[in-house]
Amino acid sequence: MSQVCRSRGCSCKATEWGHVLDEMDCELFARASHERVYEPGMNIFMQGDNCSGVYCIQSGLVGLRRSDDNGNSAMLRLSQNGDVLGYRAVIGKRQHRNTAEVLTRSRVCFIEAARLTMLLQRNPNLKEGFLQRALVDLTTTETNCAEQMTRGLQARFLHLLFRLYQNVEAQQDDREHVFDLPVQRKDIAALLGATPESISRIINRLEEQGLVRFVGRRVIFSNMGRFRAKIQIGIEAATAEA
Amino acid sequence: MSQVCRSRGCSCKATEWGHVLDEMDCELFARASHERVYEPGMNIFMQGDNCSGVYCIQSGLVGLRRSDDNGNSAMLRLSQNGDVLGYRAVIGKRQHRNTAEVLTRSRVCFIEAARLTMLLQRNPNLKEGFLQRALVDLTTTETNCAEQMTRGLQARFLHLLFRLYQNVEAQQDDREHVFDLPVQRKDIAALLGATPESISRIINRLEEQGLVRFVGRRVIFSNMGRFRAKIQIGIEAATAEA
DNA sequence: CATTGCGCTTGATGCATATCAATGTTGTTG
DNA sequence: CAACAACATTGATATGCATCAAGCGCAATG
Repeated sequence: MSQVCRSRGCSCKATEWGHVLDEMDCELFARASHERVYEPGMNIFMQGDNCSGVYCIQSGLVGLRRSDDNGNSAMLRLSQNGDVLGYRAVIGKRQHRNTAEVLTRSRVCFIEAARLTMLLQRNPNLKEGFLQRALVDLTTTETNCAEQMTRGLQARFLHLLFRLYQNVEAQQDDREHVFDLPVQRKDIAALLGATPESISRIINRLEEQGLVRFVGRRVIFSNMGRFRAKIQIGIEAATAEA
Repeated sequence: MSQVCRSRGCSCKATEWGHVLDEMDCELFARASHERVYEPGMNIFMQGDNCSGVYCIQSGLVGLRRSDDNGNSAMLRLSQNGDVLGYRAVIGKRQHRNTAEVLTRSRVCFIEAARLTMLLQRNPNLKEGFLQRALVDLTTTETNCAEQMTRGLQARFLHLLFRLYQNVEAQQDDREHVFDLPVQRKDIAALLGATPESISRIINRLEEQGLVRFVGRRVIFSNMGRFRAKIQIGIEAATAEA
């Protein structure tokens, strides 16, 4: 049940689809999908586009941005390894509601809408997988939204910093309490509903407090204990997401 | 396919469940559910509660509030006639993530978790209904979140006002351009991530501009044209939700 | 009737963040 | 290397909104 589909270079794990794919499905999935690499700055799809299929992120970081007609925009959430994008448009038979911006070099597995629809018909249980996925995305977005509404910029920034740190912590645990931001300042700003200038000033304040140092994109936690203490709440919510 | 289940006073329309209920299901649904009336100020369920079932709103207005450990909270969205609450907790087998606050007298139809699970097993297509529901909720929340992040308080307030107006517009179209707010100032504030004081001041500004008059909870649009013009964008997004 | 409580408003003030403009820094390309 | 573009920082200023405190209107209650 946790075998890996390999065909044309694709490597969607069965587990990524809600544990509902049997071997046959897995084979069909592999044949229905193909992989592509996106460079930073590219868009996987754009808000308003008609939907051509779903995208499963194998590696890298992708941001989902929502824009309005006035030119304002915000990045609603980050997607990474194991996340699936565009399924709402396929299943809901609508246009994409967000733009998927590639933030770091990403391997992405694509499955055509028609083929996915066929798979869904063949195996209705696959719907369960997407249902669970939708529920997780809903919870993530709700949590984000609530945080946005109730907490100040510094608290939101600290939380984001912590989440980004946790991501790499699992991968590289050699150098302690140091990591590189995978995104630019302006992306951080977009994620927090702020301006890059404000991010700069927040960083200044944090450095003055001796909480953390920034060298370009490198982040050095000078006092991890105080850092963790300052975040307090919100951690269990973040870790319970996955 | 659009018959109404009636048993023990419940009246869940089949259409509310994604058009996937046949007559048999409908009968089972009716037998599995019962109706209750909630008064303003009551909570249907609370954040952190274990889930006992799902709630289908027949009439009235319910707000979903998310709180954090610091005592801060925000109202994430409003639910009304036809909406279903608590399904995430049942399907995801988790605790409720939000508190469901009754804002106006509401008739609510309850279905026990165990029975719903049985129904889901008997008719896997029912999952499709919940999937679609989850996608709509996700879109609503995303749109809210983006608006929260990019637009100022006045714009958000105008948009909310318009949405509330649209709700009653369909029901009572006799008196033009007048309606009563179904919620208190503090609820409006919670929905907009603001304080009641700020709402008061926003109202002042709007009255000075001659856009709209407020008498207690009564809202009078003195110049509907200018009002609609001021909202501009965001309307098609709101109307496309349903 | 007086009282209490609650929702709402108003005013004074302070802080947080946006905005605009200028400069520095980095990375890229010919 | 020089030149350029994108990103990042810094400073000055303005604004939006929160906070705190007080007063008002109204309904419920003894």
